[in-house]
Amino acid sequence: MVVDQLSDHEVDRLFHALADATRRDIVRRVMRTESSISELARSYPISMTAVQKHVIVLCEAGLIHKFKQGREQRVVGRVDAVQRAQQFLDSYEQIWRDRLDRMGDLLGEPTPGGKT
Amino acid sequence: MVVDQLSDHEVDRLFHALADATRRDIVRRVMRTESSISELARSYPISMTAVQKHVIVLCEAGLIHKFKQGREQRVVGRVDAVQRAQQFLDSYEQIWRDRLDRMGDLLGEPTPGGKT
DNA sequence: CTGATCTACAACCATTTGGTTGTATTTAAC
DNA sequence: GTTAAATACAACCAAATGGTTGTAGATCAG
Repeated sequence: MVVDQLSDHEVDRLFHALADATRRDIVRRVMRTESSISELARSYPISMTAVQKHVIVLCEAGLIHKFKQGREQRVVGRVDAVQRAQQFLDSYEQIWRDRLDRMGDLLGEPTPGGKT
Repeated sequence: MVVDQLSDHEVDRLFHALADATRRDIVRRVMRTESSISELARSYPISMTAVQKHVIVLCEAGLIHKFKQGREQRVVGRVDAVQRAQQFLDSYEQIWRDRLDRMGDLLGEPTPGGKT
């Protein structure tokens, strides 16, 4: 199920990009509807430069894709980055489940939900 | 499926806590095995104070639970915070799927995987 | 061509972050 | 009762973050 392994630094950037409400809102918006930077900027009480910087952070994290169209910079969401983050969190859940299994083993129980 | 709604600030803290490799490693470790702060500190090339601060950040994000045991501060992972993060990312994936559905509608296709 | 719009980028600033060292407190061990 | 260990916490520091303003370059409309 693991499609791709991310480096520590890539995971840093991914979660850091998600750790800001404005950036999360931008991701939600462009996941729904492709948009330009100035269109985005009109929605937030901050300067266009600030929005631009958020877009750069999101782009470096792989959460969005930018492409030039005339004088506009179009921005669109990338669901694959979200899925990579999910896979990453899945591995944490798995560690937890493994721990429960080991605790079950210690009690001599026949691991209820275990595969095998 | 949504168990709990998190405030912007809570989501900020959750993802910010995950945006650091040392903190992620601590979460992985205590998800596997409960541990004390000084035990953790021995694993990293940073001071115990630095580890303590990471533990505080993780605790405020809900990713770990601390409790005193004698002179030790025991730390254990909390899988429910990971699951809340997953639910959050699920909603992003859903937005993407809704977009695909809408694009399908525009083409007059009978939404292949759509429920109904 | 001119003007308006969209973007890019440099420079600056306050705050937060991730680290340090040093000191004090609690608790276990002898 | 000392001593050693584990933690707590204050004070400090450099770098990163999230914002600003100002200036300059493309590009579209009339």
